[in-house]
Amino acid sequence: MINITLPDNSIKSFENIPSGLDIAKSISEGFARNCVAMKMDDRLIDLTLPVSQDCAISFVTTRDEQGLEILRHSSAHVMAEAVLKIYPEAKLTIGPVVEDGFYYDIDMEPISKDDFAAVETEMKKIIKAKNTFERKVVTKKEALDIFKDNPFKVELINELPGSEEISLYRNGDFIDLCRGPHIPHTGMVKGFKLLKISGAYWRADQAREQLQRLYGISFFDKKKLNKYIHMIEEAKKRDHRKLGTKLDLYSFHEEAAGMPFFHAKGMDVWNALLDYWRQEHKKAGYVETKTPVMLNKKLWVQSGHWENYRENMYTSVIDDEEYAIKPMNCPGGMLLYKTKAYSYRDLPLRAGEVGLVHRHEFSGALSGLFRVRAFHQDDAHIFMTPEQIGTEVLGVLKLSQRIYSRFGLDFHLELSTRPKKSIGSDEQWEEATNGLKKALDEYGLEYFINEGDGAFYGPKIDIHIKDALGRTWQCGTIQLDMSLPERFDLTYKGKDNEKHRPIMIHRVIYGSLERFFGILVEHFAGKFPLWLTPVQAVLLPINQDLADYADQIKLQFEDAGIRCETDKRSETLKRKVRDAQIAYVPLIITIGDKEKQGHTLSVRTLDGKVKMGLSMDDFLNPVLHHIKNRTLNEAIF
RNA sequence: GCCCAUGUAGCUCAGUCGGUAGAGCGCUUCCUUGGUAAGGAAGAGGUUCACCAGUUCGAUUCUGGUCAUGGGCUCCA
Repeated sequence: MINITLPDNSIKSFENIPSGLDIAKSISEGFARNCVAMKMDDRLIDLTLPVSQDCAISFVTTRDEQGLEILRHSSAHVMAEAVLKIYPEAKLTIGPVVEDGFYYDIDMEPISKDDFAAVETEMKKIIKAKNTFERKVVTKKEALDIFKDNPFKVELINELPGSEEISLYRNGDFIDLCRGPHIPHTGMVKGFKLLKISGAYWRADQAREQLQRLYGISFFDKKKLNKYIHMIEEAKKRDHRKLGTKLDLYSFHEEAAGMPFFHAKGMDVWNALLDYWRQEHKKAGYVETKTPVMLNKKLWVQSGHWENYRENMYTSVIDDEEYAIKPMNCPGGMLLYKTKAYSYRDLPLRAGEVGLVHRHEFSGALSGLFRVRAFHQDDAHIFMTPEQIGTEVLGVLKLSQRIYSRFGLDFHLELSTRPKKSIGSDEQWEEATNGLKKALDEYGLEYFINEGDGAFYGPKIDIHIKDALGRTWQCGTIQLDMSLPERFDLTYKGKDNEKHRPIMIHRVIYGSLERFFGILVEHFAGKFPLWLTPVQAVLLPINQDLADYADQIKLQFEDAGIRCETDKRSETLKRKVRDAQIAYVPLIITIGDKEKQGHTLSVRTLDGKVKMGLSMDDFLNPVLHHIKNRTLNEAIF
C-alpha cells in the first residue's frame, strides 16, 4: 500500500506501486493529459517513473513555467534526433532551454535556414509517433562506452561528479545523455518552429571547436506558437532601424560605425525628450552640469578606469600627453565637486549631466541604436551624507516611475549585491546595501535580488522597463559608489566641524538616450504621442492658390508652439493625405476655400476620422493641452 | 574580436551559368487645381554593382583580403 500526499493535503492510496501518471489519472484523465512532470521533495522527475514509497508529490502541468521549460528541453531532443536522421555524421553536444525557446549545439558542417524545412519535417514525424521518453540509469563506464564516438559527450561524462547518477533518455531510436526530466511523450509538442542558426564555440571558448547552434521554440498549444510568431513579425515591423529610415529620424554610416547620425526630425524627438527630462529634474531639485569629452590620462589613472576599463576607451596623444575620450561622466563630475568646499548643509547635491560618452564595443556587438559606441547618458551624480542614502534613492525611484509612466512603460526593479571581485570593507558594503534595501522596501514595489551582480565599486538597483510587446530592457540604474569619493578625496564639513567623506550615487533614467529613443520607436511602432512626434501637424492646401493662406496658418501654429509643415506639392489631396498618414503625422489639416472663408479648420487624425469646421480655438485648446501635458496617444477631438 | 549570412540608384529589391545593369517608390520638369490613403506624362540619377587585390582576353558575377550591416557568440548533459 502506497500513500501519496497531494498539495491540497489529500492522500491517495494505491495497492501497487504507481507511476506519476497513474497518480495523475487517479485525479482525472483530463488532468493527467496536462501533466508534464512531477515534483518529489522539490526534485523534478519524470511522470513515468514509479513512486515506490509514501511521499508527497505535486505535478508540473502544461500551464506552469517549469512545464514549458521541460517541453522545450524535450523539443531540443526531438530536434537533435531529426538532425541526426538527416546528418548522421553530426555530433551532439548540449541542448539547453533558454529564455525564449531552446537550442542545441551540434558539431556539423554549417547549414543554413534553407535546411530548416527538412529538419522540421523530420521533427513532425517524431512528434506524430508520440514516442515516449524512457529514462535509464547507467554507470560511468557504460555511458562512456555508449558515447565513445562523441568526444563532447565523453568530456561531459568525465566531468560528472561520481556522486551524481548518470541518466540516459531514449525516445524511439534516439538516445541522449540527459539529466531530464522530459515530457511523457513527443506528441506533447503541439507547436514548434526552428528560428535561427549561428555559430557557437564548444564551452563558449574561442579556442575550442566551432559548433552549429540551432535555435527553436515550442509550445503545448499551436495557438501560442502562432501568437509568438505574430509577436516576432510585429517586432520586425517595428524595428527601429527600419522605422528610423522610413520616418527620416536617424541614419548610420560606415565612416563612424556604432555612432548614430540624427536627422532634423530625429532631433525634434530628441529635444522633446530632453526638454521633458530637464523639466522633471529641475522639479526634483537637480542642477545641470557639463564636463569635457576628452580628459587627460592622469584623471583616468586616478579614477581607476585606466586599470579597469582601458580596452573600451578611445585614446589619443596630444602635445605628447595621453588623453582619453570619456566612457563615463563620473571622473569629470569629481573634478566639478572639488571646485569648492562643501558643508553638510549643501548636501544632497544632485548634479545632472547629459554627457556624451564613447565606448569601444566589439564590432560584432553593434546593433542600431540599441548597442552603439557613442551615446548620451542622462547621468546624475548625487553627493550626500550616509543618512541621506535612503531618501535620495527613494527620490530617484519615484522620479524614474514618473518619467517611465509618461511613456506608458511598466517596469520592475532588481537589486545587485556585492560581487566576488570588489573593493571596500564589509561594513561599507553592508551599510550601502542596506541603504538601497531600505529605500526599496519603503518604495514598496517588489524587487528581485541578484546576488553578487553588483559593480566592483558598490551595490546597485537596476530598473527594467517593459515595452508594448512585453519585451524588457534595462534602462535605469542607481549605483552606489564607494570608490570614487575615496580616490578623489571628496569631503564635506559636518556639524562637528570635521571633514567627512560624502556618499555618492550614479544614476541614469533613460540610460542611453540613443537606446531609449530606439526603444520608444519600437514601443510606439513609430507613432509617437503628440508631444514627442517630430511633425505634429501638416497643412494641406487643396490647391496652389491656397498655399499662401496655409503658410499663414502655419505661422500661427508655430507661434503657438506646434511643430508644423505645409505640403505645397501640386498633388491631389488624396495623395497628400496618404503621405501624411504614412508619415504618422497626428494632425492632418486640410485647407480649402470653405476653411479660408469661414476661418475654420478641418482636421484628420491618424485613426482616419475627420472633424470639419473647427474654429481656431476649438483646435488649439485641446491640441496645446495634450502637448503641454504630454499625454499618451489619446483621442484629441 | 570570433562564426555564419548579406552589401547592386536616396529607399525597397530584381539580375548577370564571367561579355561593363534593371524595376517600383522617391526626385526633377510639364500637364492636372483636385475635398480626405497613390491623377497623368516625360526626364535625370549607378565615378558600373561596398572597398582592395588576384585569376581571366574580359569580373558586378569566380578566389582571397578589408570594411560595414544583420543574427549569434550568457543561460551548461
